[in-house]
Amino acid sequence: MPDDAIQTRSDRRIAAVRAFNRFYTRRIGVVGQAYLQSRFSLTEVRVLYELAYTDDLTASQIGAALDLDAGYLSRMLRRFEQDGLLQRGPSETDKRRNILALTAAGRVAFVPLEDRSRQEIGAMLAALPEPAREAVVAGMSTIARLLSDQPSRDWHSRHPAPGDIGWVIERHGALYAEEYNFNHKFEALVAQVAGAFLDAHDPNRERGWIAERDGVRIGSVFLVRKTDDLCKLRLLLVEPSARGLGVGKRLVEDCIAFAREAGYRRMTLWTNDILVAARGIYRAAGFKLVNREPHSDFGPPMVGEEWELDL
Amino acid sequence: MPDDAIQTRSDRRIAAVRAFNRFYTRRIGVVGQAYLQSRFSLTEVRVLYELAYTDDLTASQIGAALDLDAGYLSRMLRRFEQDGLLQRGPSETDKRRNILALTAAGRVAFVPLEDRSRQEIGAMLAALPEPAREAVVAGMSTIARLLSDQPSRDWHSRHPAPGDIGWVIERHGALYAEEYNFNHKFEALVAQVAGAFLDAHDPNRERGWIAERDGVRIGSVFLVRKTDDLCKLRLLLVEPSARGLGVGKRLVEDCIAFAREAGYRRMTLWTNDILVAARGIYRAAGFKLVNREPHSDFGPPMVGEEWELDL
DNA sequence: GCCCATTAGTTGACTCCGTCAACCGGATCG
DNA sequence: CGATCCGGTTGACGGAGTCAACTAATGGGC
Repeated sequence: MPDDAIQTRSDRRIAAVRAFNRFYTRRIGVVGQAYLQSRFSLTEVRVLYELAYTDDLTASQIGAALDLDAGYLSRMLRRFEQDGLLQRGPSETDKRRNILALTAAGRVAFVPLEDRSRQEIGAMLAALPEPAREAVVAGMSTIARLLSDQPSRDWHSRHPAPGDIGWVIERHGALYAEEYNFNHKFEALVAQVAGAFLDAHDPNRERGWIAERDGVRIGSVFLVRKTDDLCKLRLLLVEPSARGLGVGKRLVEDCIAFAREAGYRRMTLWTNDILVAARGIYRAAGFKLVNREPHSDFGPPMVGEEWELDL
Repeated sequence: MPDDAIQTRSDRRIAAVRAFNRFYTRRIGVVGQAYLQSRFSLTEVRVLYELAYTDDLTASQIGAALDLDAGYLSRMLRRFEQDGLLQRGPSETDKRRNILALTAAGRVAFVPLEDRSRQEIGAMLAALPEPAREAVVAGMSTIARLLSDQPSRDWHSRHPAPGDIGWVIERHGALYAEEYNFNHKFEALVAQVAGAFLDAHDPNRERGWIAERDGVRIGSVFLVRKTDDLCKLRLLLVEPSARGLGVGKRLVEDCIAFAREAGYRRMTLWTNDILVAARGIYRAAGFKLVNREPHSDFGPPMVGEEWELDL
């Protein structure tokens, strides 16, 4: 892909996000004003929300979570206390801190706010046709999950589901083009390999793994049969964003374990000298380099390598 | 579905939207503060944005669009004028109104704000893995489109880039599995067809199109050669979220136009009776059904159909 | 053509949200 | 045990945003 094409796609995406920000600040302005009919300001409502849904809070925790000025917050909390909405108890471990908790009256005062907010959003959703309703909610969940600051380091692998093989092809094509300037021949080769696997494979002797985190695919590996004794590891991929979690290592290990169980005696694989990270994984797993052959099948010149492992 | 189940599903959705609102107000608090390094307040920036992107604005239009107090806005605009950022000209049709326009200096002052905002969002997106990036943008576009009063209908088509062929395979596999319960054989067939196109095609007589909206892929179609006179339309796909925009119709039209230009005499295609929307598009484009044959190649029984068009 | 309600915009007065800086006492660390 | 940091409080202040009263122009109804 030419550089300017990549650039304009990125630009279009940035523009779409900015448009969304403008749209949503406006939309929230119109919709999210349940608090207006109450005696609380927007910030007060946010603080009440924190108080209502978190136990053993301290003032500084709220301040950090909502990015509020300590002085402003201090006065607000005192007002809440004077109004009988809030109890402050001393912390046992630190006499500077106060443990904050809503009183029964505080919870009662918060209920209508919640109700109104729920009603407003319910009305907004109800105005949409059903598929749009689902799409909006799904989109919001996706965005919140993907943009949240600490995406979990938890991941797992599973067998390919519909669409996964296409994803493997797509990511091989896009990633190797971007990082190593591979041409379309590479994506075509991957399509042929992955398509053949999908078309027919013996589930007892051949298998694919898709690594997933937070419902987002982050890697793949496949094991295919060459002869009764010899199998081949193919299509190892780890998304750049997921590197460093040991995903590649674990995928290869799973692959080897399955190959042993399936009764193979040797495993082979083909890679290229420029794929440094992958080579490291193979070497660590015990593979030995058995053959090297320069080629330019994918555009830039490189050295194809055959590695083998006795199982 | 029992009533209480509907209720709880609706409740879960409302909860998800509220969670998103909280998340996003926080996130905007962290991210969207490009204006902090400037001499403008958030509201001033929003007004500047309106001024920069809309011609022949009046104060009351801005007030209505951004829900601002007229007095507040009046003072803000006078300040802009005093600072040389804004010109107010009398309206020809209504002597009460002023036509507002940024001066050259106003545009210059607005540029760094835009740049900073774009940079911030670019950095936010860059921190994500590529598929997540697309998913976030897709989600935002979906939400903005579905919740806005007049959905954005802008899209364009382009030639396939690295990864696109894989995407075509993935979406065929996932979508047809979900909507029609097709099995893996279908994705395998698509992989074979698309992979063959990618591996070798004459760019003068064969071509693929990817439809994109806001940097998110929403559809595809391919034209491949059968004989010198006969070509075949393949892999027509439109994402559910983009249906109703005429994407499929336009893709097929583009495809036919290219086929005529390339000198073909006839176009054929193969589809199935259950793909009602696609059949409608083909019929509207002038294709005639020439052959029907029941099969169960993809799991559920269906009737394969051959359509033809004289070019 | 005239009256009257409406609209575009201005101005004064005010509220109160949120910030900044100084400060205090308790906790922590070398 | 002193220096430093941290949680929280207080005073002072700016300015974002609101409310109401007002002018001037418009337009619809009769």
